[in-house]
Amino acid sequence: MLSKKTKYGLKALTFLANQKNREPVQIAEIANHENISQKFLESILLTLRKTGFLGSKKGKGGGYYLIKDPQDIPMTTVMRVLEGPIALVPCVSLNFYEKCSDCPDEEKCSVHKLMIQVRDSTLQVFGDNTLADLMS
Amino acid sequence: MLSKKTKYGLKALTFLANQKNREPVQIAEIANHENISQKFLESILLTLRKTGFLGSKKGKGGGYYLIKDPQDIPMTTVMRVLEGPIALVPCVSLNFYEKCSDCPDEEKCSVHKLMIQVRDSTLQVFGDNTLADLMS
DNA sequence: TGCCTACTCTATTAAATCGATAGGGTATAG
DNA sequence: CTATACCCTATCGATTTAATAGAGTAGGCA
Repeated sequence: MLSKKTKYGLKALTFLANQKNREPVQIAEIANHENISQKFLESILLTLRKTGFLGSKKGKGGGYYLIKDPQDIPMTTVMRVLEGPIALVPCVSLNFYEKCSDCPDEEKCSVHKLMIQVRDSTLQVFGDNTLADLMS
Repeated sequence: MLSKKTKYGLKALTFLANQKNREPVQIAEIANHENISQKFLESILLTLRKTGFLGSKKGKGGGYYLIKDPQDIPMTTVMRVLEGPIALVPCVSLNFYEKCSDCPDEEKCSVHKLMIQVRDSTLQVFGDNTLADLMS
């Protein structure tokens, strides 16, 4: 299941990408438009700014704005930042690899084999889509 | 993330499918072989029996055994039974559909569009694989 | 019949995660 | 200098997850 964090983050990014210009948009405006808890969104936008997707401006007339071109923001990156690993099990994760505590030999694990296929097909989708593809 | 329940369930199914005959195998044996908490596995096997994948026999010499042919058990079915919806958001789920509380119009939702693609590609993988493909 | 074995079922619990909220801090425009 | 709006940490309640406990029931066998 996709976390609300990721869902809200994607919506916010899309909303910002859909702005005519790259002027700062206030958190409150995004939150209202997308029906998101403002405080929760605050923390998500903060993450997205620290990752380098968004810029921010403080004070009156401040807000968040997109830094990069939407087509230069692949979904793989966004998903990894917001949701974490794309793989369904840590032992097949490319960026967040972890050994399973059960499983003496992961090459022989039946789940492992299946999950690699799922990972690759999901990766394909996220690799094919950028923020530009989510825009209206 | 895949739940332990699903992971264990898949391992147990594979283990049973790999048996030479369809004689009952005790929970304890499966649990030991796959490094699974026996009590936890108990409840998983119960679910799999009620769903119709497994049969069981009580008393001495009892245990669980596969009822169907491995190639007649598609991963889509197993995943839905153990893990629940395959879709990452309820609003794109085919078998567990639910409307999002945010989202006035899901056709216009950017997340929706993306998640349909993920669902379809995952569905493809699970549709292509049966329990027979997980066997050694 | 009596006993052992092994599945059946419900309830409980500890830990982790999630979504949301609170509240004070800080930079900037005007 | 003051109002605005982002910055940041802490906390909280609810839910879910994984595991455990323990009593119940059916079956095989002497």
